[in-house]
Amino acid sequence: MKLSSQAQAFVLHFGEMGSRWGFNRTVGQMFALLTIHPEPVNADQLAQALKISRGNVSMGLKELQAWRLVELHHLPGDRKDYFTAAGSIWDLARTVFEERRKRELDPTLTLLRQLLLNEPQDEQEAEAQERIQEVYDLLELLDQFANTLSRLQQKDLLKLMKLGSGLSKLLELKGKVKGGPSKAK
Amino acid sequence: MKLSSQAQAFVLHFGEMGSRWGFNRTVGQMFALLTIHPEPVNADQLAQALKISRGNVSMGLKELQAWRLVELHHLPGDRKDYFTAAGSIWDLARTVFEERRKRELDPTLTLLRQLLLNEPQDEQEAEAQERIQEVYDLLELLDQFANTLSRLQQKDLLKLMKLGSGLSKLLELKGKVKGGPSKAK
DNA sequence: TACAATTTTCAGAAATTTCTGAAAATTAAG
DNA sequence: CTTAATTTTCAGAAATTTCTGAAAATTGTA
Repeated sequence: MKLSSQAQAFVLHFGEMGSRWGFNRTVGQMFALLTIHPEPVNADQLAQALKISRGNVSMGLKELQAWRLVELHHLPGDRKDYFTAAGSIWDLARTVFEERRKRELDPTLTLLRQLLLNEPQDEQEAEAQERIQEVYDLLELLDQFANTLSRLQQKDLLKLMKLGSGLSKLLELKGKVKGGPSKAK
Repeated sequence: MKLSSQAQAFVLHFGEMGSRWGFNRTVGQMFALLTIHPEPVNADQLAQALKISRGNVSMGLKELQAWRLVELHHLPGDRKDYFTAAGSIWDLARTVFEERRKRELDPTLTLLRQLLLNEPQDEQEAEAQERIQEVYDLLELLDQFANTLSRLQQKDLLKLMKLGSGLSKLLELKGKVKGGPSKAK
C-alpha cells in the first residue's frame, strides 16, 4: 500500500490532532488512513504504511473497535482480517461525537450526582454544593442536548447547522405559532 | 485554605477528567478549585491546597489565563496576585467550548483547505481528494454551527437545549411560517 | 537607588503514555 | 490432531508529558 503525498499529509495531521480528539497518535493515523482509503486494509498493510509495529496496530484496531469506528471484513481466500471505516463521514462524526459525550460528560455527571446526595454539614459545604449544583445542571442539560443532536436525522441536523443567524429568529417563533411545538419544561 | 471533603472530591475528579477536557491534571484541579471557591485565591494557597509546587502553580495559572478562564484580582494591602474563575458557570462553559473549537477544528480546517488547493495528479489522488472534501465540508459546517451556538444569548441557548424532541418539530416549521426566518442557503 | 516580596523560568527528575517485538494464544484448513 | 497462518498480549524500552525547586527576573515600596 502506497499513500499519495496528499493522503500522507492527511494521515500525519490526524495523528497530530489525535490526542485532542481522544486517541493517541497512531490510532489517529490508522483512523485517518481507513477514512481516506475506501478499500479494506489489513493489519500488515497498516503497519507497513504507517511504519509502526504489528503489535501496535493490533492494539490500535482494538481501540478503534471500542470506539465503533471500524468494520471487519473478510476477503474470499484470504485468512487475514480486513478493516474499513464504519460508514460515511457523517456516521463517523456522529460516532465520535457520541463516544466523546459518554467519556467526557457521563463520569462527571455520575460523580456530581453522588456529591449532591450528601447533606451539607456546614455553611461552607452548603455554598460549595450550590456551585456543584450549578455545574451539574449545566452539564446535564448539555448531555441531553448532545443526545438530542445525535438522534436527529441527518437532514434535520444539516438544516439546523445551516441556519446560522436564522437560529435565533427560529427560536423566537417557538410557541408563538398555531400548531407549533408545545412549550417544553 | 482547607477544602471540605465535597470540594476535595470535586477537585480530584476534575483533575482526572482534565486530560479529556484539554488540560493536564493539575490545571484541571486548579480550575475546579477556583470554580467551587468563590473567594479569590493566591498562588501559595493553590500550591498548599493541591499539594503541588509553586512553579507548577505558576505554569498552570499561565495556561488558565491562555484559556481565558481566570481573572486576576488584587486585595488592598497585599502584594500577591489573587485569582477567581472568570464569570459564571455558563461563561466558563462557553469559554471552554470556544477554546476547544479553536484548538480541535481550526488547525484541521486550515490543513484540509491547503490539501484541496492541489490539483490531483492521478485517479488515486482524485478519489482521496473527494473524501478530504467530504471531511472538510462536514468540519466546516460543524465549526460554523459551534460559532453560531457560542454567539447565542444565554436565554436562547437555554431554550434550544431544552427543546428536546421539540427540536425536529421546530425544524419542520422552518420556512413554512408567514413572517418566519427566511431560508438560509 | 536598594531591597524585599513575589512571580516566572527552565533544567533535570519523575511520572505517564506509547510502542516494540518476541512469545503465547487463537483460528482455520487438511 | 497437526500444522501453519494470523492475531493478541504484555514486559520492558522509548518517547512524551508533567512536575519540582532553585535561580533569575520582575514588581512595588520606600
